[in-house]
Amino acid sequence: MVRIAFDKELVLAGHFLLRHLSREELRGLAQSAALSHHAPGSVIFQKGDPGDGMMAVIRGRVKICSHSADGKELVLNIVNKGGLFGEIALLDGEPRTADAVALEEADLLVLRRAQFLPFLSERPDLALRLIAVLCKRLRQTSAHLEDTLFLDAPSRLARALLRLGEAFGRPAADGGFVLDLKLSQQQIGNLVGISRESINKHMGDWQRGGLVAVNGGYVTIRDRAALEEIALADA
Amino acid sequence: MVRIAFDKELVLAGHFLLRHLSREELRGLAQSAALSHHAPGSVIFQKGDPGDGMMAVIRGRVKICSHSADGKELVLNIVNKGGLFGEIALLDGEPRTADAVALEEADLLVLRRAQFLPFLSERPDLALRLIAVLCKRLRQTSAHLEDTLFLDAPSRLARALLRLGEAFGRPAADGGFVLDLKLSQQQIGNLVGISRESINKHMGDWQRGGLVAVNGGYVTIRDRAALEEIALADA
DNA sequence: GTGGGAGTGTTGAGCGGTTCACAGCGGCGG
DNA sequence: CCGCCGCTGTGAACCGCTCAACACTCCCAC
Repeated sequence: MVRIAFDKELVLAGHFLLRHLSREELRGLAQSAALSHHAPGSVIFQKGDPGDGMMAVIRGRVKICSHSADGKELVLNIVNKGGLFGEIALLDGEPRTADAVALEEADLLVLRRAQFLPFLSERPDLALRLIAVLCKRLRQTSAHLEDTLFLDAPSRLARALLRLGEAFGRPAADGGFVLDLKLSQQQIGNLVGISRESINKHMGDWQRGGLVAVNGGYVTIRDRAALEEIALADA
Repeated sequence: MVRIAFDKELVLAGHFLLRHLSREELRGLAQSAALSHHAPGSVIFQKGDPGDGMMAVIRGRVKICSHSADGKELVLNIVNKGGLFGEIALLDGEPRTADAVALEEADLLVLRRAQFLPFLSERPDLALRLIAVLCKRLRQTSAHLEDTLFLDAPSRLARALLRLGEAFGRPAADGGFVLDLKLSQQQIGNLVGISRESINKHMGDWQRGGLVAVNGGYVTIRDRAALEEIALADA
């Protein structure tokens, strides 16, 4: 037990949001924070659940998504190790607005509202950091909305790939950028708001044209410039 | 001059975000805050401008919008008297992500980043209030995105009308709700991401069906329940 | 090995919504 | 009072994307 508490403190101290807290504060937070483990595909929370805390990803990936009445899925975000999700419900205490699903074997650190809020009042710098996180999210979501309304399918897809490249890209042996994340065409479609068939069509074109390569669910960006070209041009 | 300074302090004190500050704090803030006036249709700021402050609307309405490469417009929000906009750029100092345009004769109070940020570090309650504002915006924008991807045109239009009803609705003499805001079909289209012609078609249907009425650019909601029905059903 | 499930590749039909084109109409400025 | 401009109303043509359908491959479980 002691060992686990120590681990938690270490994890907290390593997190960008909290690294400026004092040792005592970290300890206090660590004691109230819970570790939780999730199998791939398991649901962490669902839209409408009471939102009483936020999660920091220690290991694995989590997708934040939402479902329409007729079963379509929209992936709002994919959170990497070191990332944060569920902050909104932590901060305003309202129900969750989206689902969270573990994509891989995932470990999370759960910070509960009741324990966390007091820190916020005492540590303005922490609040400022959180504000920065929220602003970034807001910018992302606005951009996503603009893309959806202004751009056609290929442009949106190209943008999504480039964005994924930013977040999950790793230089590959042959000079391209491999997305270190297994994605089915369906998942990509859900990220961009486009049917699986259309994804297939465009990705197929681009593979033949040498812009991208796909290998067992892993996408490689081969010609970034060409994708950027497609991404910005609509007319 | 003294009178203007006094006015500003009063305005600040009346604002929900700031009403819990002390008299001295308000005075300090008031001295650094600038009043600005804008004619209908005039641009307050544009996407890409350096974002060095946020605005509180004292009089009039302001629309927050964004433009695509080929000239289409997306209206993200319409800010009423008492409302706030431009907070994001104030908080993170990044360029503005959208345009702001005065819809009517408008007076604004401009709070500059350099003057405002220090308050945030000293007044955690203020930071918490701002966090709440950001969370609300984030929820709105996410919902907007979901609507856009999940719903067809009539549902989105119905939702937009109902939302406008919340914000600008006033009970009318004949039992309906008048939207206290002059809106062309084009503007409505820009709010929902739908062409003017489609708006015309659906609004026409609904007028004939008695769900809504339009009078000189002012929309009245006559059958709210029917609109809600349309709003939620997609399939 | 074999069956089944999940993912991929491909197609053609159909539809929702845009685009274009144009006709009326009201209001405001000259 | 006339002319113009912005808004509304409407229909036809078009188009990008979805939807439904199916064949094929891979891989894992049994």
